[in-house]
Amino acid sequence: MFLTLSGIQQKYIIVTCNYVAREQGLTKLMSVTDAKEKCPQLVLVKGEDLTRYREMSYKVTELLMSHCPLVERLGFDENFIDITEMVDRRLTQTPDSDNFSVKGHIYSHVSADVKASDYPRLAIGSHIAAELREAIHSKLGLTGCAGIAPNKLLAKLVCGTFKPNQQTTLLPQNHGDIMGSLSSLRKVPGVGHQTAKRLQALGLVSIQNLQLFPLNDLAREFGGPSAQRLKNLAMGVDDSPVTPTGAPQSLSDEDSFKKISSAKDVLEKIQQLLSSLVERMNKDGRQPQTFRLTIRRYSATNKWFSRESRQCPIPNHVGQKITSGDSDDAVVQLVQLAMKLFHKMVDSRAAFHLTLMNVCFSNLQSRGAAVSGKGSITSFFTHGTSPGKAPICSSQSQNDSSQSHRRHHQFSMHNMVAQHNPQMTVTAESACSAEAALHGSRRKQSSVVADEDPPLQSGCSTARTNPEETGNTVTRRLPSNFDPDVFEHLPQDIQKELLSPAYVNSIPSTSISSLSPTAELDPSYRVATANHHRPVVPSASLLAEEGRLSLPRSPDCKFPGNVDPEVFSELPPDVQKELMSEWKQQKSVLKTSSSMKPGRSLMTKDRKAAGKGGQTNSLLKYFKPS
DNA sequence: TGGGGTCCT
DNA sequence: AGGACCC
Repeated sequence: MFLTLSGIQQKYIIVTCNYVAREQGLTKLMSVTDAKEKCPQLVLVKGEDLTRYREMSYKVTELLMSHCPLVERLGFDENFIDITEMVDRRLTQTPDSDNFSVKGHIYSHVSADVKASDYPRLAIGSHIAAELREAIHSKLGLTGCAGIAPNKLLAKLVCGTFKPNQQTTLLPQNHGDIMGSLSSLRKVPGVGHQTAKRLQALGLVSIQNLQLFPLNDLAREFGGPSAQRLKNLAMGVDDSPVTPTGAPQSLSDEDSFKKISSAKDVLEKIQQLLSSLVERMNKDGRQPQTFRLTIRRYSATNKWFSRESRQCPIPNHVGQKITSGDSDDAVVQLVQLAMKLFHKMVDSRAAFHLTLMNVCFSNLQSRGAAVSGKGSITSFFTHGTSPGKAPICSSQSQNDSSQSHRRHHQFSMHNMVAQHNPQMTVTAESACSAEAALHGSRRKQSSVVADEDPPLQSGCSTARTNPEETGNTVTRRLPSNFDPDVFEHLPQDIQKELLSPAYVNSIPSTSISSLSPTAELDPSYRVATANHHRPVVPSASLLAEEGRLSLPRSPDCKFPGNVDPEVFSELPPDVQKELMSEWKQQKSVLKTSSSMKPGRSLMTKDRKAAGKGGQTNSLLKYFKPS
C-alpha cells in the first residue's frame, strides 16, 4: 500500500508530520514552504482547531485513570502515570513473580545478563505499560510508546529510545548511560532555551559539565533551589511527584494573524474567540472567575514573542450566563469586558499592529464548591445552579488541600507512567486526524503511520540522539554502578576522583540502585512507572530511620548505593560532611553498616495523598457527559 | 514558528 | 503581568 507523506499544518508551519515524511527530511516545526520544497507531494491537513485532538487526548487520560488514578498530563499527547501501587499489589499477589520477564525493550542492555527477576518491579511495570498501551490501542485505536523508569525524567527520556509504537524499560545500572547519551543540556526536559544559554555562559554545554559544576557556583546564577534542581536533572534525579492533572486550570482560545490594526477588527476577533471559548466553558460546567485578554504586537526588530495581557474578575452574573447556557448574552458582556482590557494595553488613537489575540478563563469554580478563604461560603448558597455538569470538583479548596500531600510520598511509591497521546497516532480513528482530511485514508488499520505520535503530530522526534553516536560521552559518564543521586551530593574533588579512569576501572561491578519502574508511553502515552525511591543509600543507618523508605530498596547495592539523595540533602551540612567522610573512608573497605544517627526527621513530610481523590470520579464524569 | 497548557517570580 | 517551561 501507499504510505502517504502527511503533515499537520497550522498557519504557515508544519507542526508535526508522520514518519514517512520524516524520512524525507521533514522536521517538526518546519515552514510550509520549506517542507513543500523538500517534498512536493506532501499532503497537509489543517490543524489549527484543536478540538478533536483535545477530546481524544482526554479520552486517553481517562482511560489511564480508570486503571490508576495518578495520571499527569503533559501537553495533549503525553501522560505520566505513577503505577507504584499497582506494582506493589501485583508483587504481593504473585509471590512467585520472580521469573517475570521484561516486556518490550530494555535500554541499552548488552545482551546476556539481564535477569528480569532481579528487577521484579520494573518487570511488572513493563507488563502494566504493555497492558495500558494495548488498552489504548484496542479501545481508542491509538498507538504509542512507553518508557518505564523510576521517575518522570528518566521515564520520559527512555520512552523515546525505541520509537514507533514500542516501549522500553530503564534498568538502574543504565541511569547514567541514558543521561550521558544526551547530546546537550538542552535535551534535558526542564532545560529550555533560556536556561541552556545561561548554562552555556557559564561554560556548561554537556551533561557532564553540569554534573561536575560546583553547586555553589550554579546557585550564584540561578538561586539555590533552581541550581539544585538543575544538578539533579543532570544526574537523572527527579523527585517531582506525578501530580494528577485533574480538570484544566484554565481554558483559552487564540488566533494569530498577519495584521489587525483597527478597533473594529479587534472587536470582531474578540467576539469570534469568545464565542468558541464560552461554549467550551459551558461544556466544562465550571464557572470562571477571571478573564484575561492577551495580545502580541508586531515589532520589526523582533523580540518576537512577547505578549502582553490584562486580566480582571468576571462579574458573577456574567459567569452565571456562561454556565447556564445563556451564551449569546455572556459573549456580549464578555466582549465589553475584553474591550476595556484591550484599551488598557493599546491606545487605539494611535496606530497599532497586532499579530495575535488570546482570550482565557481561569480560576474555574465548580458549583457547590466551597469557597476557600476569603470569599467563603457565600457562593455556596447563592447559586444554585445545578451541580450537574461540573466536572470536577475542583474548586480551589480542593486544590489547596490536595497538593500537598502527594509529593512526598514518593518514596514509597513510585512508578509512573507516562503516556503520549495518541491522537495522532494515526490510525486511529478520530484521533488523529482531527480534521477530516486525513481520514480519507481510512482509519485505523491503515497502518500507515502508525505509531507514535500520530502521524502528524508527533512530536518528538527529532532529536533523538543515538546512543552510538555519543561515543564520546560515554567515556565520561559515571560508572554504571554508581548511583547518581549519591554522586551528586559528593564534593567536587571526590566527584572528579570517582570519574577518573583509575577509579572507574577499579569498580567491581554492579550495583545499584533501586528501582522501580516507571513507564512511559509515548505517542500517546508514556507510562512510566517509576519508583521514586530510587536512590539508595549507602549507609544503612541513614535510611533506616526512614523506615519504610529505604529499606526495601536496594538489596545489593554496592558502592554508594543506598543513599537516598533526597534524604541526604535534607541533613544538616555538618552531618552531611560527617557522613561523607565516613563514607570516603569506607570506600576502600566497604563495609556497610555505618552508624549514623541522623535524626530523623528526615522525612518529616508525610504527605498523604489525599486530595484529588474525589476528583477522579469527577474527572471521569467530566469528560463523559460530553 | 501553532495553539494550546503549567507553574514560578 | 510576565517569563520560563512543556507538548
